Amino acid sequence: MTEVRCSRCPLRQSPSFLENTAEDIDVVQSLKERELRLRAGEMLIFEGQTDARLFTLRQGWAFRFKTLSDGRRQILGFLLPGDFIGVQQKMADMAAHGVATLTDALFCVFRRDSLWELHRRSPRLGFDVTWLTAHEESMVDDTLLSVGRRNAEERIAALLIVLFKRAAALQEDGGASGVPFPLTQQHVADSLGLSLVHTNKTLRKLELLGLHHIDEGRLHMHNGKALARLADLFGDGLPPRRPLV
Amino acid sequence: MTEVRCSRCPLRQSPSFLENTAEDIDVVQSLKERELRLRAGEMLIFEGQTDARLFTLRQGWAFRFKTLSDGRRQILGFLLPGDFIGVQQKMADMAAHGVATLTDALFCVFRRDSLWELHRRSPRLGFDVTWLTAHEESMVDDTLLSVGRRNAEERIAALLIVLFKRAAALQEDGGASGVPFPLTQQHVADSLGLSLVHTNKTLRKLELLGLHHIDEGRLHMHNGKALARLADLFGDGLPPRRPLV
DNA sequence: CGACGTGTTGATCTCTCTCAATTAGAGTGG
DNA sequence: CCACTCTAATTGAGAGAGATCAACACGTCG
Repeated sequence: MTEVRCSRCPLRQSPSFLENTAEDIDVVQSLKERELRLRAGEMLIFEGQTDARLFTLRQGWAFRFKTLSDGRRQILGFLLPGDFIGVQQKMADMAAHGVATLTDALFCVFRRDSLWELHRRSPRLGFDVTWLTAHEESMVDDTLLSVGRRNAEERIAALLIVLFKRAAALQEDGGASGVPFPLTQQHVADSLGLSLVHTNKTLRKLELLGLHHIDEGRLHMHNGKALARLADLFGDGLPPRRPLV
Repeated sequence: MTEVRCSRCPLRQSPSFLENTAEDIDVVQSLKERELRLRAGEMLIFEGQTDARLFTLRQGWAFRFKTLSDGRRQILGFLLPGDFIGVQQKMADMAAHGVATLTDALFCVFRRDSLWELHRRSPRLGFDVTWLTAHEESMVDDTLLSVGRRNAEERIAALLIVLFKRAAALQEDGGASGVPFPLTQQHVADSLGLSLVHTNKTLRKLELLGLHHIDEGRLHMHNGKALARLADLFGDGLPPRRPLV
């Protein structure tokens, strides 16, 4: 299984990614150490780990999480192809949160000093990293709004819509055929601060209302409008992203 | 009221800030547009505002928030002197969240293109901005863990400790005389996803247990250890963690 | 075939919310 | 100096959304 050169990165062909210059791509290529494949349910970064590096998720889904010492888990966010992983960890020397896969996944692994090198060698890429980090934060902000101030139905509606849009942006048909949905109900519960049982009942309720449908690991939107109204979400459009790859 | 040159910035004298080179300080100085003073309870950035710029909080406290259309408010985080404001907004053109003051406050206002200029003219400063942004995100992550998985007592304990430490780091005596605490109970409630009434009762309970004391806008720690234990927070560093089951 | 993971559903239980009312400043105006 | 108004803190009581407990169904897998 030979590795892909950054200049041929399949991600770049996706319409939701912006162009990079050839020089920038060379910079990234030179910082890339190797590729890494994990199976579904494996850990990429352990909480508290001290030697984590930087990654880019090329294929598959993953999630970031934190746990309390008695085992309660909070999922901080989901990672989809093109997402950057590990900026937070590189700042302190200990990983503030764990990262695990939801599906089989492929990562690009970058040198430990790449964050600085990136800034030093390409202000443009450095700027992009700041952008990606800020964007990541704003996604956490959105989740915090949900968990802090929305009830169970609203939280689930908001999550379904956001994940649907992110996933749909990565496929040709824009979600017409549904999108992959590799989360178990436990993941949904842990990302929304709900119990597994209540998550199940609420998910069921929305499905019975005909708003969506989850089957065989795929999410189908039946009434996005209604879900958006329920969640008090408006506007579409995820901002166009620049890949770090 | 004459403005302060960045090279004389009082903030830099605080022990919790790192040194910058003279050149870097010049870069920052050249991007600074002016200073801005607001009274307590005023709005710095409105949600959805399209022309917000970048700020640095020089004096006073502020907070970031989002609201649902029916008025429910979630405070995303608190801003203390030295904090950077507006990286998220600069990325989209619309402010994803509002910013308001808790006390009278003084801001440095930067040019709208400063984020890019900063990266372009000083990779070192660009790197710092990335760091700041990542750090900000990790604070939101912490809040999300609280709101999603901690009960009321634990959330309040966690908030008190974190705010105490941040504020204490800014003063000479390290908090021995207590630290400023300009939040009303409504702010505490809105930042933790609790109701005002329950916040009051819980705060009262912890105070009666002798863990802390809030009086005349100041927070005094009486038993930080116990609070930290309650919140499942550890020491100063990052928590020693067991890997996911 | 039994063990396990995931989804489902019913029956309680409880933590937190909502409603209501009171107290204590701080500020305002007559 | 005293009513009047506002904001913030406080406390009690009842209500409810969501948690916890318990079973069961179904598919996969060693």
